[in-house]
Amino acid sequence: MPDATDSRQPRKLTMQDVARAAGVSPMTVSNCFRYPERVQEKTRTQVLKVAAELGYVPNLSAGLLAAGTSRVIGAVLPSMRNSSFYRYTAGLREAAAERGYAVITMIAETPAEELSAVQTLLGLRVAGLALIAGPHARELKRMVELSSTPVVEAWAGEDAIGRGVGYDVGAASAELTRHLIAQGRRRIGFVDVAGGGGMRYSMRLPAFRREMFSAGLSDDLVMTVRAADGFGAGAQIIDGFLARDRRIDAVLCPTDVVAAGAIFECNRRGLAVPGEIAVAGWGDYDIGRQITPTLTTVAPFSDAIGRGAVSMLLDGGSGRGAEPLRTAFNVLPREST
Amino acid sequence: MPDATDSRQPRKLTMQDVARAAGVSPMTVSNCFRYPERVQEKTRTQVLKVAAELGYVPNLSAGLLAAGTSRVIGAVLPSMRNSSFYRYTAGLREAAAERGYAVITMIAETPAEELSAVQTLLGLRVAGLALIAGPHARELKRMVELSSTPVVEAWAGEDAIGRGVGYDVGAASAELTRHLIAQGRRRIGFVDVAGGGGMRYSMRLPAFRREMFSAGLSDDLVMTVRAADGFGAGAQIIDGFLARDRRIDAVLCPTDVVAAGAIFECNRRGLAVPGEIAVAGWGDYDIGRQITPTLTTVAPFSDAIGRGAVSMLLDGGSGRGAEPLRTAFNVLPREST
DNA sequence: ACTTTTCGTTGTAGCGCTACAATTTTAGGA
DNA sequence: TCCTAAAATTGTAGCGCTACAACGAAAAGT
Repeated sequence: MPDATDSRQPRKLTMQDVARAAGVSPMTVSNCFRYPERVQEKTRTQVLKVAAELGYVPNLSAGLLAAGTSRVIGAVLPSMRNSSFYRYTAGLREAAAERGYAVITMIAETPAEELSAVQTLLGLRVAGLALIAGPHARELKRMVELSSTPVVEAWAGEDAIGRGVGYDVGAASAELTRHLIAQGRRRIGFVDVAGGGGMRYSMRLPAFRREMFSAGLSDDLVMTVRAADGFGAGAQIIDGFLARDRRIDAVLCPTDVVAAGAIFECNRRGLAVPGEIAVAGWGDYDIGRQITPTLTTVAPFSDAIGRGAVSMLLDGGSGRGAEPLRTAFNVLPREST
Repeated sequence: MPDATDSRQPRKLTMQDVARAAGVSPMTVSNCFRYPERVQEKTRTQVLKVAAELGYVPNLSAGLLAAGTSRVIGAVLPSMRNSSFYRYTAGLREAAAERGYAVITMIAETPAEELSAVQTLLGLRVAGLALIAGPHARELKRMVELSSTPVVEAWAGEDAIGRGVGYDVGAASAELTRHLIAQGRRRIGFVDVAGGGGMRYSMRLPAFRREMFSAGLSDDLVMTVRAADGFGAGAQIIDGFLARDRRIDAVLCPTDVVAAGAIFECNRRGLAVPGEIAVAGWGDYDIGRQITPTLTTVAPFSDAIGRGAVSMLLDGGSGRGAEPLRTAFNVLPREST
């Protein structure tokens, strides 16, 4: 049986194989990938060519084990449904790519899932971990602290796990409230959001109350929805507020999607927006630009949050408990107010 | 200087440390994490407790290197903006979790980014790789073939990289077309989509043409938009079709978002939907359920695609070039047609 | 020509873990 | 009580790579 062992199952390709094929030592191959400038142009070109022909892809795990560092950043997201997070990850990816890092993300919809995602990422020994503010599992904080991996928490305030990065939600809420007051609105309803994501926005309501108080207006018109309701919350909101005060003249919604739902409901009822009632959203989602009337909203520049996260992770130094990085926001007045 | 070395920088914790602290051998610790059933209940509880106290997280890279396999699946997504992909990843995660696997995802918006994401994932030696159909870099196919990592391509047809999994887009398109014809529509416009994602839906138009031909109707009313246009394409579509045929009585849109844009435009113009013109979307997005009138659409059950992808990856065997796995779809007639 | 500097390349050792076989302990019969 | 089978635990070797120090070979001084 001459050919018995010849059934060429493409045995796993190692750096050794590439080295042999290129007639250099394994270390030279390693250097070609990791520190190209250490290798003479000619040698490098040759080695890389051979590697490509063979279809060699360096084993990052082995490299990590040997070197103790990887060039991968891990990000955990609570969901992907929302365009703020989309831009956030885009910011992460751009900033990471500029420094030669890759970003891997894991979705986690519950604190328990988040914990297990963090375990996986820590197990992979990522160079940095980017979390999103929200309710966390109790063990999470201790776990990341013990890991000595740099961690940032996006959309976080003072009490962040790791370092915080985000815009000043309270200031944005205050500015948006002042905008409505300046437009002559007097009976302003505020929609709060309960549950997970709510944590990221807990400063909205107090800031609203403060501004209303300063202007001598009532801050009673507050109701709570679950963010998950999306468009569907619109009817509920308009119903609820009208039942409490027929003459309500403005509504502050927790997201543009909820605000769009509210506007759809106003249309159905023949309530003129912004003639009879103004509606403001939050987050600068696509939909806010497309509906009629266009939606007044707060632009969070989420990509800047992502970029900031990467820079804190990678050059953040040992800033234990350093104060959060504040990114910019912008109140965008449009047709709906 | 007694305390010089006492500045306790929490030196990296290894399995060794846990073993020592728990009074067992490293192998027992390893087994506790990997094959819990091999370890006596009592021992395992004790070891796990010690590990948790110490904040030990096993180094997956080292484990992978030693064992040659990891329990991580890599997924590459072209974007996160769209709720089909959201449900797809949810399906991936559920099915993977049931089998004790984790899913890490990377976003790639261009073929070049996709290639580099695949390199990273292959470098991590993931247990399987889930790709999305679309334009790929030329080197991609060879790279994944050489890697001998199981690969699936979701939304793919016959010519998939690795194995394909997805629903029969042509059949769905035909069924939706027949639905409109059965409703008495005769002058039906078809909106095609150009660019990246278009690839995933290239079977829509031929199927539409076939059905129109069978019914003895004209299939001339075809226009193309870029998917990226989102809501904005609505006006363009309605404008364009009316300019070509004032009596057009139905429009088939490439996504629910585009269809919603078209409905908004019809509302602005006072064109009754479905009275004067029927509008159908594609993809069963949230918005289609929320607008008035609710939108007729095709539900792709994207989570089933994700689940199917995992099962092909993990029990797919050596099915080189096996035929694609076909998942279900459903035409959902609602108010807009 | 001979030393010094600089650059490019190469062995060696070991990162933290797990497969596997060997070993010890425990349970089950006779 | 002793013997065998089964279960639980443990050494050893090595996965593929990179840090580091050592080395050889050109380049630059003297």
